[in-house]
Amino acid sequence: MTACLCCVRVVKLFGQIEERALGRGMAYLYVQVADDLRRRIQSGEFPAGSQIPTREQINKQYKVSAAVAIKALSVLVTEGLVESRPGAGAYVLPPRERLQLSRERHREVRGGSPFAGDMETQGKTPRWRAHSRSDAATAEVARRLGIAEGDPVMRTVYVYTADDEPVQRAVSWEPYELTRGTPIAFPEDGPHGGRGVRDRMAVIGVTVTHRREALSSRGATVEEARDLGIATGAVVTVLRRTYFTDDRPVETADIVAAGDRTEFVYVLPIS
Amino acid sequence: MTACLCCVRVVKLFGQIEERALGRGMAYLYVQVADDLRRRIQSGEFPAGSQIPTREQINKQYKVSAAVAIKALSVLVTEGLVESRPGAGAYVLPPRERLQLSRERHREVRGGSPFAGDMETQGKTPRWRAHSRSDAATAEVARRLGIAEGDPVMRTVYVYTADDEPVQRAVSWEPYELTRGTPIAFPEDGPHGGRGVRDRMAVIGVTVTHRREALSSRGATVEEARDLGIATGAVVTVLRRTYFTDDRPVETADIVAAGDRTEFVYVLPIS
DNA sequence: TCGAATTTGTGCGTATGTATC
DNA sequence: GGATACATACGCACAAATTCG
Repeated sequence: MTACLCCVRVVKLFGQIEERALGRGMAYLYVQVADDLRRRIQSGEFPAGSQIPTREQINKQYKVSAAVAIKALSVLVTEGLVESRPGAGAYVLPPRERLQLSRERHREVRGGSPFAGDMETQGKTPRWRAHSRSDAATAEVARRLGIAEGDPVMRTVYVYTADDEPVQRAVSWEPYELTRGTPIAFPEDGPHGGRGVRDRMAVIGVTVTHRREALSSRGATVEEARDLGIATGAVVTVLRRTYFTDDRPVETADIVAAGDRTEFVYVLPIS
Repeated sequence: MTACLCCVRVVKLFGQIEERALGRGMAYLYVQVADDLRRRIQSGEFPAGSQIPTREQINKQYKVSAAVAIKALSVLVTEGLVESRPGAGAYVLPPRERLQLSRERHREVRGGSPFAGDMETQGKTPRWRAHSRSDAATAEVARRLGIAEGDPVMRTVYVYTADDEPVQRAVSWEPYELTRGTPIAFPEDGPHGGRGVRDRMAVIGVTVTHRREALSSRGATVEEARDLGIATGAVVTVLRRTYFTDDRPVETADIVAAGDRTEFVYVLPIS
């Protein structure tokens, strides 16, 4: 195994010859630079709110190219440790006060909006907009709703804001066969528009008994990034929710929120 | 507002002049390429498991530079849509079967390990290792445990595996004042080692009544990436859990799992 | 108030190392 | 072993946003 370019540079940088230059777990240059910047931040050299070295300063201080400085900075941004603004620089973020989105049972208050309740508790003004259209179920949506791929569904996209800052984005699907011709066919229109799934389903005699929520995370898609006001590829938490009656699913949704600005909260009793 | 470089190229590419070249929401070149590749994947042109165009093919097909092809591909990788392997190419990932980590109430079965139950349900062999040491509470841990910063705590790091693949990593803190001198001082040692928090606390007459779990997400730290076998900066889901008696917190933990390989699942009744 | 300097985000071209086929 | 393909690295340029004199 011969030394690659990055390893040769490491040798030049640190004056070490064998151990690091030939190690299999050799860290890349941009990782080394990111690690050192992270260490300097955590050591207190750059407190919260302060500016960290610019691209050019990194080039000089670490004797690396522009590409390495850019990638090292992007690592710290992805970790949520710093925030960079064009023309201004990169700044250390304070330990984030995350907006709390509670998922407790008492959210299911008759007639109230869970999101509005959460935001008002935290002193924020809630608002949302929604847009519905009918669509054909994808394989994934069909599986979750227990219907056939291609079956008609009502698809609604919601964007929720707090103090006019985007907080969460949701895409909801309901089997059109269930609600067609009823007053709740359009989730956001009609006399029952804007109410929760439980209340709307009750209108047509469907009793929702439980819900399943599965949480994972990934990089944001372009649409999500735009709606949430975050960078493309920034980390988002994904909550896949399905409402059930005793014997069938009646609604499913993908709820997406910025990973570092929000948290989904569950409080559960222990028997 | 004058057209930037990328916009000029867009004009060349699509033969359109005014609308797109001057629009404020103008998409960057790499975003356009990523969008088109995503569209082609979702249209069925590249089914799951198939190879998508190589970087060189992207250069030619879209008439863009290497840097744009690289960044467009990295967007799709971050989104979890494709996986790229050096020397092999980039391949469409099948809809991910995520390992399910259930957070339901019935997990709290006396004497059993919740993780083991989850994994056995999914046909995997569970295993874990743990390491405890006493430590001083950080500001964050002190806040969560309702103690003073610097107070002694027992800190335990767990790494859980399924079929010897790392699945989740947890760092747990207990107030040392609560367990000092009792048989449960070391979570993984003694007659009650390895049992759940509820059962261990019962041994010393402490009744756990509820727990709070807050989920967010971010890029993995270096330690987490090493323990979970993922790339540095890969996305992880973070679950902050605290166990309470009626009047005080008795344990808190940060549970971290790969964002795209696992999901935390809640099933909740609706009153 | 306006222009110059700074800084980030993006783009182009090229080269090397390493993994895979 | 050779060809292919990805990951990283270097150097350079321009546009847009911000900052500051």
